[in-house]
Amino acid sequence: MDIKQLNTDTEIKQRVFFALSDPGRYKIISMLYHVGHEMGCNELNQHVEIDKSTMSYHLRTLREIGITNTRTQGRQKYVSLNKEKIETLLPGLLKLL
Amino acid sequence: MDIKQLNTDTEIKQRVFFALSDPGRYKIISMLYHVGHEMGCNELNQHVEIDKSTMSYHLRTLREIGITNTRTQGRQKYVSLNKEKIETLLPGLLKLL
DNA sequence: TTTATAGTTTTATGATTATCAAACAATACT
DNA sequence: AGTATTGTTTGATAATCATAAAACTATAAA
Repeated sequence: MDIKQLNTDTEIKQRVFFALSDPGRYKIISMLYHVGHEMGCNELNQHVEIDKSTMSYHLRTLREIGITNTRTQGRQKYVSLNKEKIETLLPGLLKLL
Repeated sequence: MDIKQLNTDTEIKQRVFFALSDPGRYKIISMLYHVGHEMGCNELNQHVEIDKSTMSYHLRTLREIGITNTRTQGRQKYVSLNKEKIETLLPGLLKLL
């Protein structure tokens, strides 16, 4: 653990809680957790019914918090949950969703 | 568990996460949890440095979500955490704070 | 090369939020 | 009665947020 943390653990925790406070983001996170593997944004869109630009907006938020990973293949982007990070920061949280 | 829930568990969870997403509220909740007993608003104010009206505003939010209890004695108000409710809804969450 | 698909960014908009000063209500103290 | 204390409410303000349409980028397919 780094001593000099510009973002303290508490601040990151608060951002994770923020991520989970919105219905759309909650569904995204919950979905990614329960399916257990990465999903294409489009595939996600079919399960979480929100406009694609809103989806993109939320996915950026999650990416910036650092709780998702994104992989690009062709013109598809696959999103997955950074379970390790979440589990390290807030052990047991994911299974509560 | 009641079948007819105007506020689903998921909605309430999201509100709890919302409560924890603000630095002031996070401190209030964390403080109440760690001291383990009720605190006067004034006493809380000494530990969580925010304006008294802002404090009152946040405490109302927590009360409305239903995760705090308030007891009035004379001109003092004592706030405590509704641990049971939180623990039932999100077991293990509090110890992550 | 044209067209379709996947996703992002921009822009605009309305809603929600956090903050604090000021006024207020209620109780306790002198 | 007057004053101090404890906390709430109101009102104003600035900031952040969620949403969606439209324009855009990049890749794949025809």
